[in-house]
Amino acid sequence: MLDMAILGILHEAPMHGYELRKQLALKIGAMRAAISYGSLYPTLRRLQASGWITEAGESLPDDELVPPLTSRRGRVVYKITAEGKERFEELLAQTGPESYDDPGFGVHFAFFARTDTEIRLRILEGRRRKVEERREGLRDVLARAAERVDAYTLELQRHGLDAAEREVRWLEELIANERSGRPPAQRAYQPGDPGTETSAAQPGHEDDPPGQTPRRQ
Amino acid sequence: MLDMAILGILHEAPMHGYELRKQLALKIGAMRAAISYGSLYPTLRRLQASGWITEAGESLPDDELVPPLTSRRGRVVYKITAEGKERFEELLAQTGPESYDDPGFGVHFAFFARTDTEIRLRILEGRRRKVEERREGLRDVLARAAERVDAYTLELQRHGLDAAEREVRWLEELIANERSGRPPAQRAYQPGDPGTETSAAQPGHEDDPPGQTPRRQ
DNA sequence: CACTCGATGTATCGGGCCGATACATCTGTA
DNA sequence: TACAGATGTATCGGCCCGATACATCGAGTG
Repeated sequence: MLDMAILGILHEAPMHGYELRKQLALKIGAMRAAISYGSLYPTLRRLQASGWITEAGESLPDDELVPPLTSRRGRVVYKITAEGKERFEELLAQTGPESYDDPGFGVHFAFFARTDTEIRLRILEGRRRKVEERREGLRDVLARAAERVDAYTLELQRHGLDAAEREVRWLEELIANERSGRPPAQRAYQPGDPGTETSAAQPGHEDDPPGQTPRRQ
Repeated sequence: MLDMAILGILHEAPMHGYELRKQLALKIGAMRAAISYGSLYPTLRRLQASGWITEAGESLPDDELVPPLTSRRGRVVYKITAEGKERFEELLAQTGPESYDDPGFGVHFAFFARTDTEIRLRILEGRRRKVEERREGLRDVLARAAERVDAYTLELQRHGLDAAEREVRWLEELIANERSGRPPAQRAYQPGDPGTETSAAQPGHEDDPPGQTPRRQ
């Protein structure tokens, strides 16, 4: 799942690990907690070994022509490869059960702007089905369990049920929107990204957050 | 975290793995998905090695006096030990950051009926603080990011923000209830468990779900 | 000017937990 | 009788996390 998220972020611009993690937090931080370095760096290594990303060796500040005086190790900038882009497309189109659970759905949803409408619908419906099942389970338990469990456990289940019902309604709305042709939400819509084309690879566009220092090349 | 959940369940009655998993799902299934056997059995092993639980070797059906004809391996019933009960009390009283994140909070909350009011309040407030931080983060991003991210990412963040706000309100309510002396929710309250005593070790009481076959002893 | 502090930055290690898988038993039911 | 589905125990590879270590850099502060 991390693979998809990282490839998706690097698809928009080359980046080093630290910055990558921050962008990741912005993108999928609404669903799952920020990913840890203990996951990030091994995953980068794996992606590199698979040939999906490469090190784009950062050009050190110009005055550093005398290379490693104090074992200088600068930032490592990663860059997606052509195979990586293919792999990302493949992951985007994937609609298994792992696309419906919490972390998987969050990542998929975060990249919905690059996903085909058809796939979007399939994922939204799969997620809905999953949350509905959870909701039904909680309803059963609550209906049957009032005399068996303590009030706190009951309250926890009630809260869980509420969250599930709410998410189903949210998904219904999204699905309806999707079917009616106007993909995202109507409130606060933003022009400038007119559509669903999946291969927009202009490198280094305006997405650079302020305070960063992207190098030339 | 699993340790606490398992000890808590076994505190109420001895049980074998399969059944344990089902009870676990009932107890904490509202927060986290059902725990897998790939976690359960190794954890049971670990708990046993630590001396917190023991195998209570199931008394096979009476007619089975000829033991292992076909390499018969019956169900393994686990039972909490005195040290295990101590350990459980210790875990109940623990209020670190790990009690505030999603899985940890869920487990703690599920056993609030066995937790001191003081600890309950500390955990609820810690959780609130954590969710508030998350909420603030999402608000900042949403306020600043409308021009930077696509509509889907925006929608995901809006949904996350909504969930966070809702949980904070829920926690406020619980905290207010807690402070005002009447611990759990007022709706659907159930007598029969009158209070907050932390050492109620009557083994095998009425908590046995129907359809199960608890053995004598 | 020296010092410190917090942000930036890369990386490893042990361990918890999961999904997939395997295999055996028991209980209906066609 | 045979088959399906629930019950039941168990392992294995692998993802991911928290803790930890270490190094650099800019901004204050005394």
